[in-house]
Amino acid sequence: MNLKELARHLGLSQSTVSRALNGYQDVSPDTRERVLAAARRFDYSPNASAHRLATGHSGAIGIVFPSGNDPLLDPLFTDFLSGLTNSAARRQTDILVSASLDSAEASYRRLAQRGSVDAVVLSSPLVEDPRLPLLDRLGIPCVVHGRTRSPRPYAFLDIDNEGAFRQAAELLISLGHRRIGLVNGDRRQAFAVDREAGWRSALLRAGLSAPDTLNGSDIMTDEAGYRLTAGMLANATPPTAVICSSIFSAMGACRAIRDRGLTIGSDISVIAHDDGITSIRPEAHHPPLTTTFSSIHRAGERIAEIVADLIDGKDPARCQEVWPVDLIFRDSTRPPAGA
Amino acid sequence: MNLKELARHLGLSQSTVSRALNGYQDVSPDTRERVLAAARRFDYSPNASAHRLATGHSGAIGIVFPSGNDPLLDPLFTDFLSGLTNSAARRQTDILVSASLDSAEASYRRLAQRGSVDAVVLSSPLVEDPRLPLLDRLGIPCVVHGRTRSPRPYAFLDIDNEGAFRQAAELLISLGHRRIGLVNGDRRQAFAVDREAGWRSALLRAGLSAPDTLNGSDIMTDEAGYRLTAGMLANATPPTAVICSSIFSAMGACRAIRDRGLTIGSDISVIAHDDGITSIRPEAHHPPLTTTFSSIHRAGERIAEIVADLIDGKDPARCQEVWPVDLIFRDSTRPPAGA
DNA sequence: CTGAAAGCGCTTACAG
DNA sequence: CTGAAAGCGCTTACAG
Repeated sequence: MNLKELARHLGLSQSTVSRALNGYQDVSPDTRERVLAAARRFDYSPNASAHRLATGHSGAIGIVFPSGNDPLLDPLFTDFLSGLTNSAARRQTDILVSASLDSAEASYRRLAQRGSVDAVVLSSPLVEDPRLPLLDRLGIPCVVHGRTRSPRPYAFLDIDNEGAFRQAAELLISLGHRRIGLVNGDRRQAFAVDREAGWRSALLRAGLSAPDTLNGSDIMTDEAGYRLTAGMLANATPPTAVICSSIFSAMGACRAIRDRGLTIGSDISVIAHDDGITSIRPEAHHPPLTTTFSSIHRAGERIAEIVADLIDGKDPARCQEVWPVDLIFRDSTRPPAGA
Repeated sequence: MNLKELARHLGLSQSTVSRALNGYQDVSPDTRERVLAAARRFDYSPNASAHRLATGHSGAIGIVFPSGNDPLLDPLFTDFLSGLTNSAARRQTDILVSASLDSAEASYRRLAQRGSVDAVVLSSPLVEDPRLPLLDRLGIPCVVHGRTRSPRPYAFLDIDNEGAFRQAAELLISLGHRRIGLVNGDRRQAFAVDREAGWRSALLRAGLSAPDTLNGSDIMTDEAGYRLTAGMLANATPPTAVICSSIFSAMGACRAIRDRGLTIGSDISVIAHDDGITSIRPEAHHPPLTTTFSSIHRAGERIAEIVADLIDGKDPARCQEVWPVDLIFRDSTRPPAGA
């Protein structure tokens, strides 16, 4: 059933039926009623391609990710995508997931020129991210999940990474810790730089030092968390607490602590950033982990809304949000031994 | 730059340019050359919506997943999606990820009627899966990842789950084990039923029993794996070996074994099914785990190809593949204690 | 081998 | 408030 047939059935013109269906005001109440009823009865839904061609909008949001080092393999990205998708579905928008074989640039260009998407979401921004100027040049509206360096205002949703890690460090300091290790993500990622700044500022403000030996950075896996933490614990002056950038690196950090015969909490305190992914819950850990918490799933949901605003013409400079992060105190943080 | 402009630039008709671009044979070699060169020079790419409207093909493959119990949260699904996406991109097809708010039925229907996708991929089929007859009724071509019950032939790619678990059990039996536990996935899932059948047939064939106390089934998480294994180990006659349906449940099983003061390998043998996800590698485990192995990422890649065949009109009955599974012997399987 | 023309199924000024 | 008509940017018989 298409529009033409539906119109004929109703004895109306396609124009009127189309307007009624699209909620225009200049349609008499009862024709609108009739049209809507008929559409329901014949289970009519407008052809997507025709609608897109006519309006010039694709009704889809794109996400491009590099092949090879595939963030889809990353549960965090996945959870984010899940939120994005759910929220997009509510507004009838499709999410188009696309792998970049050649370069991210080629993929974005293809999407833009073919008119496959109205906007894209940019995940895991680097401190200096070439994708943002590229999208700008291609004229593709874009919402960044996180923040990056940019000469002009852009739409983004980020959490307060700096504030979160400052708070975490301050909590440890107030418990009496003086050597606090950072098990951070990759420093090319913008969020890792912000978290390092938060950690550093809390330490310096308390008159403590923030030495390189306590400032670890790597991918956020169990293995890397183990390696970084084991390295710190092998120091002449090991930390009495560590702050981890993800629940995965925290798992590794905990293993490293245990493998050294130490007890989490009483010997070494641990705080982890928790993105709220469902597969690993810090409160179910032994001992339950103190966390800085912000749901990445909800961030995905919200970003779909921001994208919709942007497509509706909202000024990117007004599409900027920074979410506060909760600090949730559990059993993995205690005063240092001998304090 | 659109087709009309490109044609004007070349002094040709839109028809000729279109045919040259689409590789038709009835175009003279040098006009083809000229057209291709101009397209490259002006960086022309055809408008997706127009192409779709004209051809009736959307150039996209859909995946619908239930919201709430979201498989996107599942790393296995994620890894599969990654393979699918990569492979689809190679043939210029988009992957459309769509959450079903209401019901999977409503989502599929919307996709079908709006013509958003040419085909869908059906993941995690149940033994009796209502989605398959639904898609049949809606006339949407579909490739199943796995197998399910169906009155008529359908396209699928599956691994030999039954054979894999039979082999795994046979290996343990040949090492001297006589009580072999199964830490299976949810029995509503088709693959879990097949794996149980493989386990059972190996035991019965060897004159052993396959009691319910050794036949565990639940979701494939660390927690559930722990619970099921701990339950079996608390039996009067505990198993001397367990076969786990995923690397996640195997992690839990290993914890349960250790928590009971037992050693993996010498006290209790462990075999896990490994889908080859990158985040957890069985060879890096202590001890390295014996596995039945098949890459779910490659399955995703292959399914995009099968979908392409199906759209090209290939008979679904001829789009059926069952992949053999490798049994990889590592240190977590040994003869039972006292054997 | 090439071009003029119709058509894919919508939307949207424009006229009435 | 409604309809006739043009247009979105492609593809594809059909004629030559």
